[in-house]
Amino acid sequence: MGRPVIVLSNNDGCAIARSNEAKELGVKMGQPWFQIQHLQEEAGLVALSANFPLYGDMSDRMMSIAAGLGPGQEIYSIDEAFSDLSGVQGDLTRRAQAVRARVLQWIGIPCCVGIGPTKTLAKLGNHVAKSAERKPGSYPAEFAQVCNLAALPESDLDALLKATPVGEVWGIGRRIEQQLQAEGVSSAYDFVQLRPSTVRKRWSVVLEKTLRELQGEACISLEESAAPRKQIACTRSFGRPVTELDDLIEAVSEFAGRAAEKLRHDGSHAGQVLVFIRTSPFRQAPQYSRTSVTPLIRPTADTMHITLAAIQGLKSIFAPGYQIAKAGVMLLDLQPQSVSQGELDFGEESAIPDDRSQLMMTIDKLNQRYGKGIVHAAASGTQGERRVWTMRQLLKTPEYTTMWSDIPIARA
DNA sequence: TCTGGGGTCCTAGGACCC
DNA sequence: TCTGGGGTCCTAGGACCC
Repeated sequence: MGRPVIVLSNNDGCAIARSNEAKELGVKMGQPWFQIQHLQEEAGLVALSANFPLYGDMSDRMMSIAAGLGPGQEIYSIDEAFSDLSGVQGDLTRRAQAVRARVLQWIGIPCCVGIGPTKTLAKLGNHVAKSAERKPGSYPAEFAQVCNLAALPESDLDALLKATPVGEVWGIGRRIEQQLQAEGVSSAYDFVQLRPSTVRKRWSVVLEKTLRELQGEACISLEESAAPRKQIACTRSFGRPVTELDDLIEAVSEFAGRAAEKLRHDGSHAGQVLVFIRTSPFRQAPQYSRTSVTPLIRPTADTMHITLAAIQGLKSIFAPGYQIAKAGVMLLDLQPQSVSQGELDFGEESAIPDDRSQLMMTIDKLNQRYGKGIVHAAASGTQGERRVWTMRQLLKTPEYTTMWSDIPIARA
């Protein structure tokens, strides 16, 4: 409180969250750490490495309190949820203020509530509530913390729309904001005056929905149960450039294992494995960016099958002589385990044996209990076919022990 | 001289969101 | 020297198939 604080991305690469005081120092969203490091000494800037498990835990607690707003809840992101207030009796503004106070008291997190007849208007209300609280003068102070657009006379709503730059509207990003500006549309109010058919013709059906929502016509429904994910990714930037295939194989194997773990957590099977490698777009060196998709013989959640497919894909796109800055594995063509194991019979020999599934479960439990990556698949380019399980002694030490052995994998 | 229509798959990239 | 990660949806061209 009262101090400039930022949270840094992976590798402590750049600022991904800033306190108001840090914003006042001029720290930009996504700004590289090396450009602002000097502010540590000069202005007392506090920089912290991100701790996503902690944020997930805080989020869970906040969401359960926020669920008291109304009967239906859609958890939209780690720090946002939509609530369905239809049928809720009494003064909605006061109800929201009470929930907000409870979150602050129980969790210590300040939050804001926006209320409106559509999701896009509720998001706008939230933007008004947050800005009125944190940037005095941006909107009338009476809207701070909780802003109920549904309870507003039309003239007041128009005034708020006029005070809102069109780029602040949910669904309008940088590019479309520029295009709208070029057509003389600069505020949310200007945008609301457009005709849906015009927006559809000039831009897209997606932006047309945003417009209709802003005009009060609900086009985006509340999704109470999360739809199953369509892809799972594990990607990382490297601390220093990587040039050797063996090093990439090791990294990609790790990503594949991590992605497979998420896949098993979701109870899904993957049909395809995507691998990519690329150089840094910020450097003045030869650029290289390749992607490959490897189909799996049979949809699976087995780390070994997924890792082997990832390595095969990697080998097909690798080219020597480039400073690779980032790589990643994505699992595609996801389907519920029940579907790929269900009525479709692929034959006994191609199914994952039970001991393999148990091995995967055991590995997941070990990693959950002792820390991510404690147990993972080893894959060595030079060792070729010999792939066994290894144990990393401690996640935070760069060295880890590899136990090469010829013990059958299930027994190991 | 005149040179179709309808698919899929793969790769790449652009736009948006958090 | 050092520049994040994880998602969704949409579009488009080339290769290939019938």
